[in-house]
Amino acid sequence: MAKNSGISLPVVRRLPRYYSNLEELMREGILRISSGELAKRMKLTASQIRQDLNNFGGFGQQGYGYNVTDLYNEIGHILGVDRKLKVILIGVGNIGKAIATQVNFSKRGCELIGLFDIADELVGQEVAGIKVRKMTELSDFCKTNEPEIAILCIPKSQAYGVAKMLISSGVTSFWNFSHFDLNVYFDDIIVENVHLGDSLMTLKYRTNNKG
Amino acid sequence: MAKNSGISLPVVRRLPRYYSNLEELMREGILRISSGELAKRMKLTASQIRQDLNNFGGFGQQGYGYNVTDLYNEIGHILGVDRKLKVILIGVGNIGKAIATQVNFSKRGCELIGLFDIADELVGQEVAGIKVRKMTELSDFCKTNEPEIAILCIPKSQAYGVAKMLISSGVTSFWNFSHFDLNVYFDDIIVENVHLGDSLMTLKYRTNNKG
DNA sequence: TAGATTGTTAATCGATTAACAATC
DNA sequence: TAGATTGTTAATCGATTAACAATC
Repeated sequence: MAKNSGISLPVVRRLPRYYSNLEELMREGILRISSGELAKRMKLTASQIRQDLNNFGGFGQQGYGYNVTDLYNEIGHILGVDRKLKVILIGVGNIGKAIATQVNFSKRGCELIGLFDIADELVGQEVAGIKVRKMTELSDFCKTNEPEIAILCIPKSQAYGVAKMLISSGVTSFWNFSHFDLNVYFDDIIVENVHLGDSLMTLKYRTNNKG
Repeated sequence: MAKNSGISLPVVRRLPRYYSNLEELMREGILRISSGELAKRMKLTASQIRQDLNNFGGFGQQGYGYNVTDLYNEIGHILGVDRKLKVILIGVGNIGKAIATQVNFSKRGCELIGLFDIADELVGQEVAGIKVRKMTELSDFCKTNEPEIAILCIPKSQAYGVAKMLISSGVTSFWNFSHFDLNVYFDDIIVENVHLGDSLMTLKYRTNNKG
């Protein structure tokens, strides 16, 4: 887990929430908001919001609060929605297909440029307007197109080999839907895990043990 | 966010990881493991592992470590894999379909008993061996079958209404794939959020700002 | 000017890590 | 018995919350 520019991970994880709440405020036509009001909407504390934002700069104004549109744009800039990163997706099964078609990549400053699968019956098909390629083309594709982010929607058993290859081709970041702990085996990569099974079990534990 | 039996959320979130790592150790035929060795495999500290486990009881033995199979069974029991909860899924779109077919519910102590969608062309179809029902049947279905957990794979705009209805029908827990903050509007429910867009943006920020 | 609300420093809280006596 | 490793208490670290002077 490489450290990121001194901003703590809990703060970084809240940035997208700020962004989408501000987008909503804009849609509602609200022009200014105080940390207190925003806190109420997001179930945070006013203190926390001011602390979070002041990691990046003083976006507010004493006695007034924050200009909604300005803050939205600032956070968008911090999140880099204006700076496109190239993304590839490996494993076009149920989850892979859903991710490819459902996630709005371009809205989030990403560009999905390639899909890969081992299954012959998938290769050549179009998903989300992109042709599925053979796994054997992956290495060359990376050398030519230099994607920064790879989405892994492959079984645990294949994750190590695929990740190793991608890392040696220059991929630094993984959106990991496989149930394999990349961080344990590779240093200096950035991993965002979406472990659905773990998430469900956590929910189940909390349900069984609710106070 | 209802508090759960005094165990902190970070600990609860690690339980599924312990569980799957122990499963792997069993497959490898390893009979005993020390907190130090397990820490290395999971990129945790030995201290943390011992602290975590001692929230639930003294499962180890001084000078020896932990019996892999026993610990696996203990954690399985803590996670309640032997106690089935009934689950319904609302919204059989790309993500919903992928969840229904891909997630191994029964292995995790869950039973998927109903699928619901508003789209006429989906109603009546079978997904993961379960017939998709009309949304209009949802309320009656809940009263009859009493599901504890609902999976929301619906648009943000519909989440409030659907959740409200489910809560009044006795559902307490939500696996929330919609981009709507249930916790802000409802108290005394348990929510596990999977916000894919936020996860991707977090990854992207960290990639742009890697040190 | 008076009121509101920020930016920022200080206090608190909780989680992780370290240390070590207990004990298998 | 000697060595290893736990269970548990104490120390540290980091994140959240509170307080308040600065200022719009």
